[in-house]
Amino acid sequence: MAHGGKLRPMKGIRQLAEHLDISIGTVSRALNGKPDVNEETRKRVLAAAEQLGYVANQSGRSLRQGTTNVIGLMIQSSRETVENSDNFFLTVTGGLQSVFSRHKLDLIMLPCPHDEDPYEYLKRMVARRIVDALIISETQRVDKRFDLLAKAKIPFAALGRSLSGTQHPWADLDFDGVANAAVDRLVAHGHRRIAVSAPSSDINLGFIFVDGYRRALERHGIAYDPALVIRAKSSEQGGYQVADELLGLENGPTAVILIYELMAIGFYRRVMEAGIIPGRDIAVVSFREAPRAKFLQPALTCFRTSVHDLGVELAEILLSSMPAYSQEYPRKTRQTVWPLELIPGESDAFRLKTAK
Amino acid sequence: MAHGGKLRPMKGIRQLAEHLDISIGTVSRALNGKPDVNEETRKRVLAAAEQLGYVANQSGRSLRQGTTNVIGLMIQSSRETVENSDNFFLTVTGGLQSVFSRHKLDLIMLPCPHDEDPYEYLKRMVARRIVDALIISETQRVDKRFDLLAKAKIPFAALGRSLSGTQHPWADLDFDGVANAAVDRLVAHGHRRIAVSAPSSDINLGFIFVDGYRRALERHGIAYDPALVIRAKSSEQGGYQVADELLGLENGPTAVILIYELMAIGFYRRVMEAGIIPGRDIAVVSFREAPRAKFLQPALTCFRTSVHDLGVELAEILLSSMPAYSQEYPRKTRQTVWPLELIPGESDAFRLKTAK
DNA sequence: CATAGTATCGTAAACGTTTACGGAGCGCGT
DNA sequence: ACGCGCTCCGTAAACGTTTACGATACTATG
Repeated sequence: MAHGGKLRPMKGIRQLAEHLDISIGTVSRALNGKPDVNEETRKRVLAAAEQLGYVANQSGRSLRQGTTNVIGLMIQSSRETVENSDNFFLTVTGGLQSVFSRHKLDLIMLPCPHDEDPYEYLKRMVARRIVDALIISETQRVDKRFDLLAKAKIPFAALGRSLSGTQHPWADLDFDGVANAAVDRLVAHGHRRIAVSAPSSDINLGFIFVDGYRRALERHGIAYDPALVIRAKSSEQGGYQVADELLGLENGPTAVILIYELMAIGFYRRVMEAGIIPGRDIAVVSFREAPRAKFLQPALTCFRTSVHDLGVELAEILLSSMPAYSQEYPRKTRQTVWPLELIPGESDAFRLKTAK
Repeated sequence: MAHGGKLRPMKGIRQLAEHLDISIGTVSRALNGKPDVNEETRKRVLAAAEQLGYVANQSGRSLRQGTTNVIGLMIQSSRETVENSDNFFLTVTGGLQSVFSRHKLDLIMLPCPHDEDPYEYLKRMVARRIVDALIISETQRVDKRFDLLAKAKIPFAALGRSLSGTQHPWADLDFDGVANAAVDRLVAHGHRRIAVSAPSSDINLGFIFVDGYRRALERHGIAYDPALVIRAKSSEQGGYQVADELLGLENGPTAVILIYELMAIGFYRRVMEAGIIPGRDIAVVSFREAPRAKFLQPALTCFRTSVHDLGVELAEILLSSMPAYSQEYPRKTRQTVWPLELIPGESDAFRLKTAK
């Protein structure tokens, strides 16, 4: 406590060094846990740093060693996403952070503006070099962003599969499995005409969902009818629209699989307006993200999972592909299809008296 | 096109300079629009930069001039927030970006982990120096963060008022006005016993809401009854709980004001379970954030506003308080109470046959 | 005692940029 | 011919770190 004490926010490591009468290099080594430093002096340095409130200037550090200790999560917040994403991202963020924080890595979210091309935005962010690695969400079927990142040699993982050539790490919800299990269940209940909702955007999840549905039908020997695949936004509005279109069909379905729980709300409303009751007159199965549709009557049969844990998995996948952390997270596979759990409800409770 | 063309991501401004046979200083000046450079050579530099895909290294830049061109939005994603916030933040982010992008400012979101003290988190982020300015959300009644930021002399604006001594810029939803208008409306309908929901966290918005409610009652000469103020989480669950507690009262209310639309969903469900129909047996008024509760029957009377525009306002407030931009955003006042609009529904349609 | 080895520390270069400063060239008026 | 102002550009220092390298002191070993 010879000098000033904790006055101003501290100028830099140099000031800290001369306050301790130690060379700046030693201070740096002490702070960063390097071996070439006496434990005694290391303690002094740490104590002084704490007392004077010194924190390393990130710009200087990253300029020198080319690393920032920051991981970026790019989200698009496109019009449709804003309406639907709910707290999906905040929840997955929690899972990511629970892993990253163990390594003193900070997570920041990079929201691409609506009116900017995601590719250009990402390019800018990569060039800024404020993140060491990236997590890409809302992956599209073919997504140029992966090529960009691969070329820039910046580690990344994707939340969602894609058809990209680059063999990158990803984790994805098992919407193929959801579609299969849903169809199986409905067929077991006697249904043959099963409709499905497809998202209106070209997010890859939608393709996987519909593909799974299609193959499941095939497996059961049921003909695929394009009229039963309804493109709609993944919102209440979209669910309402799905119901509306299906009601207009002359040979309508007896069951429907919705890709998003919010749709169930609108769907319920529309069919009930028409006097049709889910679980009695039509079977409904959906994916459920957050406990939004919990209040629906009759209770919605849905698939769900812990989005938080998905974040944990994704974080570990990413770290395992970063050279600096890969030995701490050894992995055989860096591509995870995340399972979902069926929560039986009443909305598909009835069994169809099959004509056959 | 003398040299290599666009091979690797480019090493730095130095490479760009020698590719053009120009000094590195001139290149920097050309890129940054400084006056001391021939328009002719500026064009050459810009073209070469574009062609070679050069983008300034942010670390070097910010190390030198202490500025990053990045604005941070700190969100807490506390347990409760995650469940409720919906897309509030993504929507307000859109508004912020629409302003920031005009100045080549990028917005990043800084999500404070659940298990970390927001104050410590913020301190760390400030020390990292990756943002030029900050937007603080989920302000608490007394919020140490403002003192920290004021002391660190980093520009900031708050989304939400607080009682802090520092006279900082902020924008806040007019929940005082909402409470007042709601009470006025309900009293005009003949109600005297009006309940209100208060958030369980110590977010300042809740205090303002309840304070406004209280003063409005006073204005109408209605006694304030603490039993009618129900603390609950701002979720469906919370709404359910509010209804439950109110049903348990021997001298229950004839009307209720909910602070959050999601609560209305749970509230509807619980009272309807008890055979009580909103808009006929009890009046319900709520704040509405996103069109979630649109499907409620009877239609919910609620207050709403454009969260996007609130973001725009907040961005302008922040910029007006930053020296580098203040002349572009001259302002008399930097504290905005953001108005909300009443959307009449059916949930408070009936008039009470007043006993008096 | 000489030597090698080890523990600890100081020195200085490097990261990529911005910018203060000065210099070169030029036109122009005296 | 001279000086002045202006335009344009090059030089080099500075921002705050990290780290390769060498220096020093001490210990162990022959």
